[in-house]
Amino acid sequence: MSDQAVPRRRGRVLARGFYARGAVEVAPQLLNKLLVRDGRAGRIVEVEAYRGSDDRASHAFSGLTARNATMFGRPGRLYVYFTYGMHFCANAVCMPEGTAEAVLLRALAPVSGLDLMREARPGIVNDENLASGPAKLCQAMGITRAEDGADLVTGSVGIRVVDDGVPPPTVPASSGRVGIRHATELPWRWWVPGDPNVSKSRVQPARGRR
DNA sequence: CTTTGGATCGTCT
DNA sequence: GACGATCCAAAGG
Repeated sequence: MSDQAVPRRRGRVLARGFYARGAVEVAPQLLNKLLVRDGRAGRIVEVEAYRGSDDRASHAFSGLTARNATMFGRPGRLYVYFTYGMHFCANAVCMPEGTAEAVLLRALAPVSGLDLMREARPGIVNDENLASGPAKLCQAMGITRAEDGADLVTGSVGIRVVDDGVPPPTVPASSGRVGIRHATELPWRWWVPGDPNVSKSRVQPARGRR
């Protein structure tokens, strides 16, 4: 058996340094990377960047609290928050420790472990609806507040982000961020043009495509 | 196909 | 005490 085929197929885990930059820079580069957990894997097809004290829409805008503490910690960890009384959303933490920025993971194209994802999202018949939204993504991957702080680099909780060789789109589509009240003009949402797993927002302020 | 409203609770004011 | 970085079912065209 050749061992060369294995790492090539599984890809390389993204290093800490990848995340230790501004979220606006990191976000579009996360497109087409794989979010992996045990038997499941999904390709990241939609993201949003959130900054800190200068971004009115960010959870970190008003400084450190118990909820957003992970955002201020090491880069490359998962910041998970609870919202609307029933949903979880997951972010990849950016910038060196002490500075709060993060990339919201908004949608995945399911790649493997589809059976597990379907189990985690009972009643979903169309696979394009398994992870086509930030809370759906968390459901499909079994991410809750228990996974807050999970290290995506070391895989402390078994969750990793992997580069399997598929590059980000040369020209990603972009628009304003979804579901926020402030700073809606900033074009900090990016997605893979044409991908059917991108979330369908009520408004379509799309710039770039689709 | 599109639009609307209900669900539901942790967090910060 | 108000309000979400949302989702889904149901109703309407």
